[in-house]
Amino acid sequence: MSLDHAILGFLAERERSGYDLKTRCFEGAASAFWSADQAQIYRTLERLSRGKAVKSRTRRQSGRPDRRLYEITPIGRQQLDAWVECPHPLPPTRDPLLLQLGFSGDLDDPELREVLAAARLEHQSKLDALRVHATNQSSDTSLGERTTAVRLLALNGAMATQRAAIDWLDDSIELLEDTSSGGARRKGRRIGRR
Amino acid sequence: MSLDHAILGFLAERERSGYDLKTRCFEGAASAFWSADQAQIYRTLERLSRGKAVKSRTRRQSGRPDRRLYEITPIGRQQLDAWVECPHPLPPTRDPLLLQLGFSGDLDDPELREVLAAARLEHQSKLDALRVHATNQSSDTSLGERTTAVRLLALNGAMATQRAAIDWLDDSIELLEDTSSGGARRKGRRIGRR
DNA sequence: CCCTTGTATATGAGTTGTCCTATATTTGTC
DNA sequence: GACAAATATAGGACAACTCATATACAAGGG
Repeated sequence: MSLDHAILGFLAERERSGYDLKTRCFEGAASAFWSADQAQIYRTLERLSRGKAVKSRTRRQSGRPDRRLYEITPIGRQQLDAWVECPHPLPPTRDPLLLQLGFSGDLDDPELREVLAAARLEHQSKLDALRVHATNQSSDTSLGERTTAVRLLALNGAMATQRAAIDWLDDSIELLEDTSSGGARRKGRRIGRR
Repeated sequence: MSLDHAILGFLAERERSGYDLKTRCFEGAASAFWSADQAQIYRTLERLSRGKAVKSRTRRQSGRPDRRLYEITPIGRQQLDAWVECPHPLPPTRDPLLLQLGFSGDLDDPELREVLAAARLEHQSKLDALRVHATNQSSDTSLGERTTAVRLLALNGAMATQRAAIDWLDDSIELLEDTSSGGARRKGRRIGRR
């Protein structure tokens, strides 16, 4: 599964503890691509360890709990490379908003608008977060030039998806306003600047 | 979870068997919003049945296996309505392609292009399927006008996402061609028609 | 006549992901 | 001084989802 490879990918950069992975990786830019529960991270590390894809050593710390630092092994590196270089099928779509909207035939326009507007807000804040991540990624010189480039490509992809969702929601909301309130019709498309 | 509500939604239209749900619903237009395994459908029907949200009766058939026809109960109807009318948080992002791309710093341009091109193809065929579903939906008069309208809105949303992915992939692939092959530089953006 | 496909339901076993809780210590806030 | 938050790892219980298999019969093709 993908979480294995996500973790291998992060460990390929440098050695990390489970806590590092949770706070610095899966709550940072990577959260735009993949999210992972803390419990799942530790369990996956354990599993990868059993499969000899990573190995760990314990670093004693005074005052704080000991850290288990994990690093990738040649076996893990090989698994990561194999996964990275070959295309994978798209996962099946599971979009609760589209599902909900498809069953909203009994809602009136204001109710529908509320649902869409809420989704719009969420997509907007995701987009905002992505912009921050992209800025951080650009100024991060700790990873190679090439790695930075592909990270930015991926962030662009994530942003494109969010923008598409926002535009679609705007169009849909506008459509509802035109047909329902019957009132002041508002012409002209929104001008960008999301 | 959403599958419960998806099934309730379909049963709200008319009574159906598990097989109907699988073949006519989750392999049709709904596959664009939510996919479900056959085993999961039957088990969910059983669970909904225990929760009194649906009830079933067995219709004997000659030659073929008996069908268990499920219909939604007032309790189920209430659960569906409650779910449909209130906004829900976006699920966490889990995009294997973005993840893979983010870790592709060690791939050369042709390898990267191959991965992106494969994804493009998949998004394209998803978009094609969506167009077919939209056409079918438009000409389907069995559901109310309002229901048809929201279904089309949802299909538009799904198509917008696919188009955004395709455009982003095209841009990314083009970028790779410009920087790597060094050869004939190709100017001007692709002109629509996806 | 066999084999596949379609119709129809269901279970067993496994993976993946979520939520809650436990443990232990330091630092910072009210 | 009490209480929360950060640092750090881990297990139990459960929910959601996948894959394979079992059962049963009819129709149609080779």
